[in-house]
Amino acid sequence: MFIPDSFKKMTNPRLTTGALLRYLRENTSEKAILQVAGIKTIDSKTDDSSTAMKRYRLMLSDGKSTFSSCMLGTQMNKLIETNSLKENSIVRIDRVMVNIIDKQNGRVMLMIHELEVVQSDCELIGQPAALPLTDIINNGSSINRIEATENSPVAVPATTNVIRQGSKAISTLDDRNNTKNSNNDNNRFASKSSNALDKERIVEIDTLNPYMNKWTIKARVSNKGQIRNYQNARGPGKLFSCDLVDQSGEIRATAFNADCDKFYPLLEVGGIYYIARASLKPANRQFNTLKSDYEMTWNHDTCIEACNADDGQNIPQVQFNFIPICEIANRPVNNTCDTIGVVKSTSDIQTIVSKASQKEFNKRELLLVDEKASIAVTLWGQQAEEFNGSSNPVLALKGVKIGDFGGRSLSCFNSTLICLEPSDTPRTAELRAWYDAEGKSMDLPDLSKGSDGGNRQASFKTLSQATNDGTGTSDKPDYINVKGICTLIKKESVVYMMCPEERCGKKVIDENNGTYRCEKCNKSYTNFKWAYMVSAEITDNTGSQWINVFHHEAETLLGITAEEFGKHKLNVNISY
DNA sequence: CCCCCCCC
Repeated sequence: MFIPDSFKKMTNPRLTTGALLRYLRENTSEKAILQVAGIKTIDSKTDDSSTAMKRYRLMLSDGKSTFSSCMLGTQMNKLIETNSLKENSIVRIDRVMVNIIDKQNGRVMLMIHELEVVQSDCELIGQPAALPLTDIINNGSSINRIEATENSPVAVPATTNVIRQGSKAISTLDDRNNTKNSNNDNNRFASKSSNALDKERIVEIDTLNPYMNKWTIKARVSNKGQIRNYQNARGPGKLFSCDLVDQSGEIRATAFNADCDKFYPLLEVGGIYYIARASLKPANRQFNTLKSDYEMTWNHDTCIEACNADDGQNIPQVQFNFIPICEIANRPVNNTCDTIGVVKSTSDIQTIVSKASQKEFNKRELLLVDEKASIAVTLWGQQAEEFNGSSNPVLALKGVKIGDFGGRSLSCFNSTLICLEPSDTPRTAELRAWYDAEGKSMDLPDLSKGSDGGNRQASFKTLSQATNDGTGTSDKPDYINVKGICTLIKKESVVYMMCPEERCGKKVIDENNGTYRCEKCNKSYTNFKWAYMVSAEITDNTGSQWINVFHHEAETLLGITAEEFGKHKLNVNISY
């Protein structure tokens, strides 16, 4: 935004007087203009320095009062680090939540989830004074009012009335009246007596750890797995897992056996729930790439209560941790990841018979591309049957398994979240624009055809080292870097006629009647593509080695495209 | 406490 200097000097944006107290009373919808009266750095409490994240605490001023316990969401750290947000900056608070730590002692925090810097440089406006503690604790505080009513000796059988009387301010309490769950009031009594589900003490998912003894989260179910049976040394069992998300982060939760049966029917994908009293343990990174360092197990103690959807508008639908497709080359096989790309092509449904179970499974294969690389993705069963990629949609995958077929490939679990045109990431628009402009006609390195996209981590070797250490002699491919010169190129077979079908790659047979037969597709085509397969010799100071060079690399080596080379070859053949 | 998604 352009603001003339003269304007900056003459007028200060008017601050929203009284907004801080309104926020603290949970009237958080207003987008107040406030001034940053102070910034403090808070060291992260986590033990693991690799995941430590700097946090900033702001003292905000509304011109009349200041409040100093305002936590800045970490995604806005860069505003401070780039010096855009600094002392005395004027900001607009776009999304804020109240976090009550200890209401009796006025320990309340404002969590700033979204803000915009309206004016970076400014001088302190007015002479604001710290908001008195009594104002925070008393004086119309809806929190206290409800507490007082509930403790009142007057018997009030219908709790819903009590809550309505209280205030609309605590939307979480108000919502309980509106939830569809008929057991809700009963649950609430039970919760109150056992002190299990304390909605006045909501913590954010990213603060959860196994050493906290009492917490409640308010989270959306972003993904829910099927009930699965298993058998191990301890006998049979069953379980289901689901992924929980809030503004701060995401965590996986699992319930076993009786708890599985109890909670499975209560939870819906997209629903928002209060959850308290579950156990936490370190996340198993082979199967869980959610942001939390921990995962949750629901047990007989766990309390779960539905929350009205209207009260969860600021809870995201899902959080993705995308890695670029080329980065999948560096990830261990059998791990899971999140990635996003454009569906460049889609196969028909195919049926395979599982070796283990002798059962038939339907599958569909996609080619997923981003700006640097492509990879094959397999969908199974219902996910395969329902998928339609004909419009080349942007596809996000969360929790997809990394396989090593053809180098690297992806295979969806039942629990993989398959999201078409995800609206909550800027990548969707970026990929769309890139694909429509140039991506659709680009021939990118395919990780499922042994290509590494220039990104695979491989060591440098001399040719004699590679020969002597058995490189390339096992069942699985090895990847090395070699520095040498190209000493010979075999001129006989440089290009071949390739099947025009995307992802096929098979050599076609010229039927000499204008059609070209692909044995793999079992189909004849009226066209084909020229493709490189160059046999060359490379030499370094320790020896020589024949190599095959394909696609991009061959194009780089020879300086023209396979298509151009093929046309020349055709002309030469015809003229002789 | 599971950790499985199948085939080339």
